[in-house]
Amino acid sequence: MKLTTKGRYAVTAMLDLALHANDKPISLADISARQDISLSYLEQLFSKLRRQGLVDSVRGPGGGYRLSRECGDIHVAAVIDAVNESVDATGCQGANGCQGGETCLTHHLWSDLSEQIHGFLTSITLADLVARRDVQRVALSQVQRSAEPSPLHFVS
Amino acid sequence: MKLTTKGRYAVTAMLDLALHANDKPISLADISARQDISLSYLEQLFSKLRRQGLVDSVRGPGGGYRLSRECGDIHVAAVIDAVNESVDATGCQGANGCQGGETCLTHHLWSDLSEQIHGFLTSITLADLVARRDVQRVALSQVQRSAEPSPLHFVS
DNA sequence: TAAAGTCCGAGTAATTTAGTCAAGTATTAG
DNA sequence: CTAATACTTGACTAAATTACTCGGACTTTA
Repeated sequence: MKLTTKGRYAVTAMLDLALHANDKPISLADISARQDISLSYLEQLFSKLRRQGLVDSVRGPGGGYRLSRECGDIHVAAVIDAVNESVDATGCQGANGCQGGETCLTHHLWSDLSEQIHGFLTSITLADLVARRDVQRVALSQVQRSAEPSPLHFVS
Repeated sequence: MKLTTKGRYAVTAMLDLALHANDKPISLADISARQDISLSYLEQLFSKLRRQGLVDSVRGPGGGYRLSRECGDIHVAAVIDAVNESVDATGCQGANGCQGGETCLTHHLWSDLSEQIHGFLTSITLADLVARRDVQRVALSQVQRSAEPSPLHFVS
């Protein structure tokens, strides 16, 4: 489990996707403009998100991406893991003198700690984030142009 | 809140300190040998840990470091924050068009998320980690030379 | 006074992050 | 059919961070 700005970009982009979910897919150019993330960087991220089955892509004009499932079924941990790819535990891979040695102290401790954080982030879904009031307030300014009524209902 | 191998090194070193806590301070050379972390890198990390008041140093021969407080009073979050230093929130600092704009979506979301993770790691102390059975088993081989009885009691 | 240790700063290789560029391929509007 | 749109892929690059080295201080104990 790694927690860097890369994962933050991915979560932000996925949240943008969840907020603007209509019938139409969302183009990366739209997300790039709204969230101020470089288009090419988004391409890299979504390439991984698609390979992990978190989003579906629609090619051609009017195409773009949409969430593969309901946002309540997409966990934050899955998004972060998707873009961080290297899921190879914590460095020591059994081989070099790790058995009962000093390195395992690190290994067990950290893998357990990051497992707990992972579990924590697994308990949060995109739907939970959408439901947050702060997000909704900001999102209001972003959907003001939207023709169809937003799926959000703003809790006071 | 950032979660990288740097913080892992720091937590590991602090845990080593907690496990080998006698009356004598522990030298970085010992930690370097036991945990296989470069001595000079440890010096950098402990320089920050000392400036944050997490450890006390004793100079001269026979010197070294010891925890500044009981390990039950040292939170994992504090250790990680100490070595990561830049606690400047999440990039956007109010100034450039952040007011109600698009960037704030990222800002609020992520700062809240990392605040929750921070809270989670604050709830874990070095004492909690020491108490873990996995750690104790591995630690056994490391304290076998210790003259005095280890403060650990091994739960079956 | 000599050895063992902490301190401190500069410098550096490797890795990761973030981004660019350039070419593809697929699809739909017209 | 054609052209515009947009995804897809890969290689490449600049900047930042990580991990580490080196050389030299300073401090204290034996």
